[in-house]
Amino acid sequence: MQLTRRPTIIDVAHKAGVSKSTVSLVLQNSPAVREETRQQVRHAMAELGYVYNRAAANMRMSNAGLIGLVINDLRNPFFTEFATSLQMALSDRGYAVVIANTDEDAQVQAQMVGAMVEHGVSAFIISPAYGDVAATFDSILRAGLPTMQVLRRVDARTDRLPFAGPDYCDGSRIATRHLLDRGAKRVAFVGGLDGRAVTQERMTGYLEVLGAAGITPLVLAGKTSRAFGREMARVLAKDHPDCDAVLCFNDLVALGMLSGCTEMGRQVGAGFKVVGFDDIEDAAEAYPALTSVRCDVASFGRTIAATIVDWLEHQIVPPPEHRTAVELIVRNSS
Amino acid sequence: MQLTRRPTIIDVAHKAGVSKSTVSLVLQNSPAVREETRQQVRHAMAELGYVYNRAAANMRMSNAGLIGLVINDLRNPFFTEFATSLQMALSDRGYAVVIANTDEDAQVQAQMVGAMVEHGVSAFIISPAYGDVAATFDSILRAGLPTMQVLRRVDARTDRLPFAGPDYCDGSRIATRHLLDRGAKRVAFVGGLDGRAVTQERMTGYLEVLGAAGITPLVLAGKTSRAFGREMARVLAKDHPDCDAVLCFNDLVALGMLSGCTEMGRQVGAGFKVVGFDDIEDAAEAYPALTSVRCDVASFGRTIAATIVDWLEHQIVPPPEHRTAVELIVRNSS
DNA sequence: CTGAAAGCGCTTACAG
DNA sequence: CTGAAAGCGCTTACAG
Repeated sequence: MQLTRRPTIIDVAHKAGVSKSTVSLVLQNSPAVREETRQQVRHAMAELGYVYNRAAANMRMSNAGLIGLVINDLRNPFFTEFATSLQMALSDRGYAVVIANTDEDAQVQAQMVGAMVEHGVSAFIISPAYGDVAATFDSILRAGLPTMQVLRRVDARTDRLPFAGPDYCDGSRIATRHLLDRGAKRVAFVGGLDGRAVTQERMTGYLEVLGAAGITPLVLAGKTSRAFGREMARVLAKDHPDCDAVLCFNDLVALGMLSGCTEMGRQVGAGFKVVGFDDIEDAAEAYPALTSVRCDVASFGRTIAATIVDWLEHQIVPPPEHRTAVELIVRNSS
Repeated sequence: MQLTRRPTIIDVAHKAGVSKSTVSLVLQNSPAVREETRQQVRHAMAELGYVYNRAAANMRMSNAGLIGLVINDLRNPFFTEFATSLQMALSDRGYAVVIANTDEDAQVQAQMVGAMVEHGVSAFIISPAYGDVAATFDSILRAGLPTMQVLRRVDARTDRLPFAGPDYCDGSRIATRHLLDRGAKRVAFVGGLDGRAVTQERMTGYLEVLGAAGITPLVLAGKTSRAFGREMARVLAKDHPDCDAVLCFNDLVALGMLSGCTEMGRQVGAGFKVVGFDDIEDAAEAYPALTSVRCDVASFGRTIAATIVDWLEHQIVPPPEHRTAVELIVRNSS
């Protein structure tokens, strides 16, 4: 298929009748090259079908233009939306993204990060798996690679592994207040792995607002899936008939609960209110349309792209912790 | 952060008291190195925190261990499930995946593929955007990189750009037959961009079975989103009251239609039947649970991983076209 | 404005 | 079994 080896700058130099240094300068758009020469070189490159070899260039320079993206659960739309937004924003800035899904497995994560380091990524964006992440981050720190924890703060060393994420705590505060404002008397919190950082944060605002209102909280922690939400719809109806509103850990749980309610013939909206978290794209399409805390993960992705590129190219180290604003999108489910 | 430059095989060689060739041989697990020497070298590597530099190695060898994955719509769970499955399978075989979402834009696709070639990917897996893909595939063919079209056959040169995908045509055949078997009298086909390859295939089996049964088809082509499905639920009820069953282009359309029906108070199941396509994870969680054509894209991802690695490592070129079996998963929506 | 030369970190014959 | 040397395709001072 490939009849001849790929042309190099030497081939281009020959064809254009210049030295290879000159070709290299053209490649870098150096102003030190006469316009006419530049034309000749570009022309020769086109004729030969020359393609730049970044790996070779990278051996002399530093920045390979490759960024490692490590995600705990790529099947969850929340993370997918983030990943695609980040990838596209980085591509605009000339970076390619090496991706890995760790499926919430810290071991897999350590292995994939190791492979990426060998592949010469220049920086990492990680939404870490819960669990023992020491191996993962130790090897990154040893390699001295700019790295951000996003969406979840799992490693405490945020001075060297800065964290950025939506203000989950505020989100649950707004959402809970909204439910009370709409007349809810007994609000449950459903879903989220018990004890995990994000669960804590998404529960804090809820507990805070209920506390202030003198209402006893009702927490049904568990998984973060549609199936769990569906199951809890039954449990709530059966074991907690007085509960008239639910703040779900995320939209998947909330959408599952919507399904469960439809299935049981329980009306959602005025009587029984459901609020989700994340505002993934499906939320607006559900019936009833789901009220949700918008984390705007697409714009978050663009922000992170800018942040990591600034770190890489201008040594601007991000603050240890950065929270982005969230807002409540009110729809028919509440 | 990085106090000293990364150690190289020379540093390791010094520390272990051998030549750098020996270190290189250890790295490749060559049997030509005495066990004792190997131990010393490994020990030195551990002490220095040596990490292998693939980019450097790749300059002498060929296979960089990087594979480019280009996807037309990563926000669609069908493609996400494929991408994650492929990534994880390739990682098991020692390959890293560079990913790009093209958002159905052929220009973006050409640009991202160009960037990946520069980054030295050794092969491509592409679910191509519809449109003018000549630029994309020409540059790949020029570079002589093993490349498969998956899920969609957009470029006709399948001898050099082999295609693999589920047997969509058979899927729609089975699904349509199922609807007729269940007593449907008037079956509509809803969704899918008119004229696109996958839409054609998913319609062929439908048209074929209806033709054989002497039933007039009813095709409402359009988008591939939940929103479109929801809208069509209304249109069907209003303009085609005799229509008692729908085969949807994909699960997103079908789930949208389920939402739309719930919204209008139209019962789905015995009376009005809905079947989706792809069997994404959400299908089973919907209410009513959605009958769908399972493409088993997760196992498809593993198959493709094996195929491309065989091509890369053993020059086993895949057949121009390969179709994987599909099956109908019957649930309550029909 | 352009050339000759060294070097990035590896692998690979080739001697020994 | 191990060393010395050349080379992968680039960039970068340094001369001219």
